[in-house]
Amino acid sequence: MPRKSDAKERLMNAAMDLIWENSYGSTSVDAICEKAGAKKGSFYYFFESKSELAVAALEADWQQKKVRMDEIFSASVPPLERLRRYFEHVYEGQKKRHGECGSVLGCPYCTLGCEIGTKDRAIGEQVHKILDRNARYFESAIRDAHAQGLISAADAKAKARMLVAFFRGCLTQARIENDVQSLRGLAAGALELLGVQPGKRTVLKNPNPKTQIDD
Amino acid sequence: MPRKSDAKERLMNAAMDLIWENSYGSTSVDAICEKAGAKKGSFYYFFESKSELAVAALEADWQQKKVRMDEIFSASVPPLERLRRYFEHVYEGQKKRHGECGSVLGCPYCTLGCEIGTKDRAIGEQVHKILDRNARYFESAIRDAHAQGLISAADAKAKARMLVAFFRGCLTQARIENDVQSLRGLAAGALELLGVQPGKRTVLKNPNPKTQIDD
DNA sequence: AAGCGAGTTGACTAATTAGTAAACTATCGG
DNA sequence: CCGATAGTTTACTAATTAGTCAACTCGCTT
Repeated sequence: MPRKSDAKERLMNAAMDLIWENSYGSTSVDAICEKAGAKKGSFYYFFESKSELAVAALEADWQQKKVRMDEIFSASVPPLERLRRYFEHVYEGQKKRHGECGSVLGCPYCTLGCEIGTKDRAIGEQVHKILDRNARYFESAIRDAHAQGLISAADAKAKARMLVAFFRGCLTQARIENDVQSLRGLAAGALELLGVQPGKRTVLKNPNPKTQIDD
Repeated sequence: MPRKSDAKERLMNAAMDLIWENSYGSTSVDAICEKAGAKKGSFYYFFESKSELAVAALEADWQQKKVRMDEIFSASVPPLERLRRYFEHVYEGQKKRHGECGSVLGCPYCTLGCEIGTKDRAIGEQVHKILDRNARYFESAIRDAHAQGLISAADAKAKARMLVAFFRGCLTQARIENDVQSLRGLAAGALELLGVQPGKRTVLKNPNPKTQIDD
């Protein structure tokens, strides 16, 4: 098998970048090609259409993020600490991106799904699938927290849906207001939503070694 | 002043409809004109650009909704009841729209702001402004609820931001999942988020005449 | 009935769009 | 070094896009 190429990856990365920063509708195939340093012929060699590229780019993007997710939501970390770390991670990511491009970009899946989920079924379903996979991490952390008596959440699935709605709502808001600061309170807001006693919250900021199994 | 026309209103309504149902990027001026039954010349007689039309259409849309908001959030209604009614109103609206076009459309301001808020400053600021005006209703209801000892929310502004993030997150989610049912639990979720005792929630479903001042 | 001003029309441009197709080239196994 | 495989390039089309413009028409006022 001669001649390997990373043009496909470059195209997917460029697409995610441009779509996230701007929007699907205002991102042209030409722009994606230019950013990726590829010609349009190459684009259509790897992908059937702009829509198909978006689906592939979403999947690749998630697979990249999944590595970090598995680490942050490791069962070896106390459940509420998992959430705190994830929100911290998200805040840092948003801050970094804001520094780079001057805009808070929020959740790429939500933004894209919102924009064309109703029109382009393939993209809509892909976004839905990824957001579902993302939500499962919350659900399992909440279930564990309940089992350990840290919170009261008999219906972990429902609680997770609430938390996820809040979390994504904050990201959407941050994008619209272009305000990264409001995301600093993400973890605190989440714990409040989960009904964690304010006293127990400080424990999480300086984790108690007894509840920390390993890392 | 001869010859009055409602073409301007028709254009704004058509624009809101199409942008809400699809997206700003995928809504062409031609499509707006066709839906409004107007020719492109008329469009550019009333508006300088597509972007300017969007700003005007957003304002008109909000002014329409504001009437209902003032009624629902009337100070004569008990504060938590205001919220319950508003969420009920939103749910009914989303359900109706879903029946008409087969899609749950969520919040038009969020969707549009998310899509092009970073690119088109005029639209971004207009969306921001309207969302702010909308959030103030929540804030005042929460402040009143706190004053009446119904909830504990020393910082009403912060609590309102939380509630609003949750609320808009639910709408975004509903659009992405095209699921109107998940919005039925909006009021219950909001009360849970606000820390209203489950016992007191039933009171709200069959309002106690003593707390209901007038209607 | 004249004429003015608000609104309408349709034909136009120039740019951008997604997508095509065929010729080309680099690389590797044999 | 040959030829197949994998990827690249360029030039193209056909449609759609936002926006322009000058001529038009309707209805009200005087």
